[in-house]
Amino acid sequence: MRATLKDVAQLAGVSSATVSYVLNGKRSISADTRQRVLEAVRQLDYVPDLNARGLSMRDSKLIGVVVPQTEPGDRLMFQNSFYSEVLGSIEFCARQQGYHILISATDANESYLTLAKQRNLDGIIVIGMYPSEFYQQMKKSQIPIVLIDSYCNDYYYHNIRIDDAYGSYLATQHLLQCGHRDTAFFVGRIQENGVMKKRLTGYQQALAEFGIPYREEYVFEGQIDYASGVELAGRLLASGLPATGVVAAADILAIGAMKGFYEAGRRVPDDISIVGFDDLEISQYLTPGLTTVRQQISLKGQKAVELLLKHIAQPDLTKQEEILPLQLIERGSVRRLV
Amino acid sequence: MRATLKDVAQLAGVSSATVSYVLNGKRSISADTRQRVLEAVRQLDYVPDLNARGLSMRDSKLIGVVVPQTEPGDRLMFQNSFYSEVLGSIEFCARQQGYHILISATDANESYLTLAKQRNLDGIIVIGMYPSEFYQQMKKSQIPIVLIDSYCNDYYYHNIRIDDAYGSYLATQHLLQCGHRDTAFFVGRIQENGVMKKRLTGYQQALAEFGIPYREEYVFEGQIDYASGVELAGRLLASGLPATGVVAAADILAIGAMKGFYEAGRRVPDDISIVGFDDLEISQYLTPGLTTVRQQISLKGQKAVELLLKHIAQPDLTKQEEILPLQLIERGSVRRLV
DNA sequence: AAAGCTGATTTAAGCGATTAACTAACTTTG
DNA sequence: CAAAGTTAGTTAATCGCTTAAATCAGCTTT
Repeated sequence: MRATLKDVAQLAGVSSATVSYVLNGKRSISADTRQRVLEAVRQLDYVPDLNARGLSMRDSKLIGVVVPQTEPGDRLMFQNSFYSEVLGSIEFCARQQGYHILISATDANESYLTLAKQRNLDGIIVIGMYPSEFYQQMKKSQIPIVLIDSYCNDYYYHNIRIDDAYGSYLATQHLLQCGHRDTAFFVGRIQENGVMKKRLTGYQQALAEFGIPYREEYVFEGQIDYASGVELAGRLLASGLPATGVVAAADILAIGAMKGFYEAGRRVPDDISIVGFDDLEISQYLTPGLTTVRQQISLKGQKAVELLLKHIAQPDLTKQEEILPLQLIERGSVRRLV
Repeated sequence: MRATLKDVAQLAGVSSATVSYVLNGKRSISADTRQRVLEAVRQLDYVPDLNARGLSMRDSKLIGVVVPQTEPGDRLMFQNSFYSEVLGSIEFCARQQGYHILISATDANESYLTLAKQRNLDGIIVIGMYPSEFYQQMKKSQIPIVLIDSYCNDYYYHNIRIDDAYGSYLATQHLLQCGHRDTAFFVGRIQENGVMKKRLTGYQQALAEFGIPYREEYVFEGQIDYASGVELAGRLLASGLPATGVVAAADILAIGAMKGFYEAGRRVPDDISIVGFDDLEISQYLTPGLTTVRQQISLKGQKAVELLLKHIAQPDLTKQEEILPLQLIERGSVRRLV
């Protein structure tokens, strides 16, 4: 059926070791033999079996990408275009280097390790999860791991992230500079040491800097999806709080919120201003365009792959942390009051 | 380092065959031995190596998902949330059945085959590509393949799709029923036997049914991305054609077009009506909500996985084609003229 | 002319699993 | 009670590849 090394060897009239040497060039081979082998490879359409190779080489040229699955059965992470953009760039960069990616959504922490063992993964990229006690096991396993968007103090894990606090500081600052004083904060589930928590602190810092007291009732916590954005907008309006501006901790929330406000008869930015966070591709195509804090999403994926491959090539690499730049993008969702 | 079958066997004081039998239950094993083996597995945190297993079982529990890469270096397919939604449901369903998915964007047709051989894939799902001459090679390789959104007459390939022509027929019909007579059609690159071509014919059919002559200058061809939608809106306006409605062959195009119209000072739906196609998650959160033809995107992924696994289990399965339902979803982007 | 090099190729072991075939100790059963 | 069947376990081959070590022919050397 499928041609194997042995088939090629037979056709070329050499041993299979010779074929292997021709293919990976680790021995000198006479021009004549090389010719015959390559011709046989061509004739049989031979492609090496990477799993078999991996078995003897003890690698797999496979990197695992783990994305969070908040609840069992939950597929949202793929629908959040933030993830798909990161995934896209990871796939692209990995493929350039001869790696394939194996994507798995998962909740139980331990299953990363299981996956890694099952598939002999050369490395793992974990997107947006917080290291828990189970991570200890991963350390034992020695497998290179790069975290994206995780705040992890552990010296073992590499980290590619942005300065989340600074990002929402920028967003909030912008709103304040435009003259807004009553600003609400829409945020996903706040977890200790999580991205959302950091973004909240950035909001608080900006308020403090402008001498505005932080009031907890202006913080609306939901999930990172459109529906939650709509709902938070409703809750803000229902609260009767006199907010003129909203800082959303994610574009997805901001977009949902815009919809929520419109449905309640409020105009953006006329009645209420919104600043997002992420700069998803869609954000510039909304009406009004969403003013937001841009992070270079696909750069995140690229850097993660680079770092992971570097660690794979150099197993004693110590923890690296890279913090990517942010930038406020002004579009039409904020009204200047001054 | 990693525990292997042999390690477990040693610790349990049995042969490795016994461990294997305990683990996959293909032989009767005494309660006592089973106990000892399981305990050893637990102690060593043993997880079987699926690649090694695959080598002897001649399978891999891996299914490949191939998405189109229009141009080299192009990562758009991941940013198109249609793809990510399909991917998400494929991943989910596959994982339920103990399969992992290997995602690869690729242009060269032949490389699917290479991928399949390299990784010993148990099957392949191909999203949105047209079978070309290279597909002949795939047939020879005997690997189960399910196409999503492909019009392929070849009796070999399974197919999960929608009735694209009927979908845009629905969209157009709706516009016409609302009293629009001059309607433009925004479409991605039209290829013979491709999805976009079919959607065009649906548009034509609806016109014909309403006795409206089809005029080619009302068809605007671009690519499937937001920017292209914006551009097509611009081209329509520049053309001076008196269109009051637009049928977009994809929500992405419709969304871009809405933005384009707004920027040119036209209101949707007041000045111009738009109907989309796909019903992406974002579409309901726009303002106005996008009237569109809904296809059950994640059902597509699910059906594809089911069919693929069925074929894997039953290699002589003959070609199956499944056509999923469509439904017009009315929201706010169409104005009733009558 | 025997010994020593070289360079090209082969042999064979090993990677981590599965499994057909074999063995040994117990049960059946006619 | 001997022949046949069960049961529980082991041995060893195999999957497709890599690679250390062995082989071997052809060439210097001295």
